[in-house]
Amino acid sequence: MPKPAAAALPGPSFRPLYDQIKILLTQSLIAGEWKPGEAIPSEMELAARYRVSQGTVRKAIDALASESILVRRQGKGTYVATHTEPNYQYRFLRIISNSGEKHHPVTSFIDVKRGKAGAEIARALALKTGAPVITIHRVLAFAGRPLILDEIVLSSALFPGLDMDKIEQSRGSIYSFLETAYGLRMIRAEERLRAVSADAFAAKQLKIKTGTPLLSVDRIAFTYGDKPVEWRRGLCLTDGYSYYNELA
Amino acid sequence: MPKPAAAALPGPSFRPLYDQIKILLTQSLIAGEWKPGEAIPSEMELAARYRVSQGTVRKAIDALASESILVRRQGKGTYVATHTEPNYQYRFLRIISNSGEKHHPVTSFIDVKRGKAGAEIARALALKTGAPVITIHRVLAFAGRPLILDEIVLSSALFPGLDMDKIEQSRGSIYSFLETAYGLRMIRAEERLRAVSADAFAAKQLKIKTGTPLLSVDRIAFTYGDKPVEWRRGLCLTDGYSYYNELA
DNA sequence: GAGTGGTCTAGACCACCCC
DNA sequence: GGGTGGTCTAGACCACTCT
Repeated sequence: MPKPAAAALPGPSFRPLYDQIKILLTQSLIAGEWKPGEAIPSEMELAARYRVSQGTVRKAIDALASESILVRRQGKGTYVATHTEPNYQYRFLRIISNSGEKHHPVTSFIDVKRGKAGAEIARALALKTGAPVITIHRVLAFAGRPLILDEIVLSSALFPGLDMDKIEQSRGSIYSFLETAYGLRMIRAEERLRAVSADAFAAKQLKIKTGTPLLSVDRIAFTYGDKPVEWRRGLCLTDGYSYYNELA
Repeated sequence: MPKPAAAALPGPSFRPLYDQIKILLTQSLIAGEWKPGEAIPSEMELAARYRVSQGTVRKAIDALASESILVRRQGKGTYVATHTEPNYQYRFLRIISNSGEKHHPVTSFIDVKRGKAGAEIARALALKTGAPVITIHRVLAFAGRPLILDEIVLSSALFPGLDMDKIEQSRGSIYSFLETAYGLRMIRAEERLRAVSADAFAAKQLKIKTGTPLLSVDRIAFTYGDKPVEWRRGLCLTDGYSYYNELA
């Protein structure tokens, strides 16, 4: 009974069917066919739509679930992941207290400015040097202590009308805010860590002495299709806290 | 024709078959039935041995492969991962140059001493405070520059006869050496990063000024069964280099 | 009970490697 | 050509959730 796989989307070079399905699902996500937090159609429905077996759809969904783009819930369905849910608010935050607890930070915004992209940021965000950008400064406090000074840079073109008023309304994380206000989901990020000395500005904001060693965390965050959307530099006081990472 | 799965290993609480197979495979690995670098039996053979279908064995192997415990090679077989192979020599090293290249470091050993475990290390390695340990100091140089000062602590009980002479013979990474000399494979590691100031010893070894900000990387490395085996503190000069991490 | 994801099987065929 | 992993299918049954 098993006939050779019906080539649903014959591509030039060989691609497994489940990989093609994965691409189709991703395109539907980009197009906004299913919004963050919503359920996507059942595996059986998708199998019928794409004319493949349930097992093949399953493998495509498995891949997207392992990237935290979709979330499976047994007995209920498969959902589009969202930064809005409490547990995923600070999904990318790796700072934990030395005792191992993962605290939720409290945000205070310092300013929101408009400016032009320098060479480094332009390269990171795939913009032209001098392209208009928005720069946000904020401080994250853990257990009442200011610990992280963030500089966040976004392309103005992608986020029209973004200003201090708008952003201050956002409860919690920036990503949750960008998702609800602009429908843009962050799916992965790259970070580069260094040790630096606190400059005058950082010292003032974190209430420490100039020259104190700080953990500098540079991040580029990506949305669907590996499109870079945010550049960020976090300066973190690692006193009682550290950046946690697992290697496998 | 599909009968209810023959319960190969009926456990008290429910466990999927492929999970039980995964455990059996892991036990064989611990027992040394298949050594690092060797091929394990084919999926068909394993399916016959455990009286399950090929697909179930496949899923168990998939899990182990995703943890980098096994390595699949199409057309050849499935192999036990090893730190000995060139590409995996520095599998856990996340320091890369700012241009993005991953250089291979050159190791020089400073000393190998015997001592007793302090409270912190005893906790990390699940030993009693005061248990005998071996402490290794070394420097890693990138492109001729000393960049990382490592302090490596191992339980003496696990590594009899380990001394400076032995360890200096080891080409490349410590893990590669421990694997060949003691048959002990590191499976995964946890790291905690902080920013600190260079003390006199670090300054001397890295040829920098005292007080220079350094990236402090504390690591606990585990072997099979999540058994902690190594505690390590790396002090890294992040000048032209950074610690790279991907978040998903 | 109906619907969803999760497990397991059996079998066919494909892509890759090596003799 | 024969062996290995990799893909795909079709179908049965289990576990979970909601109603």
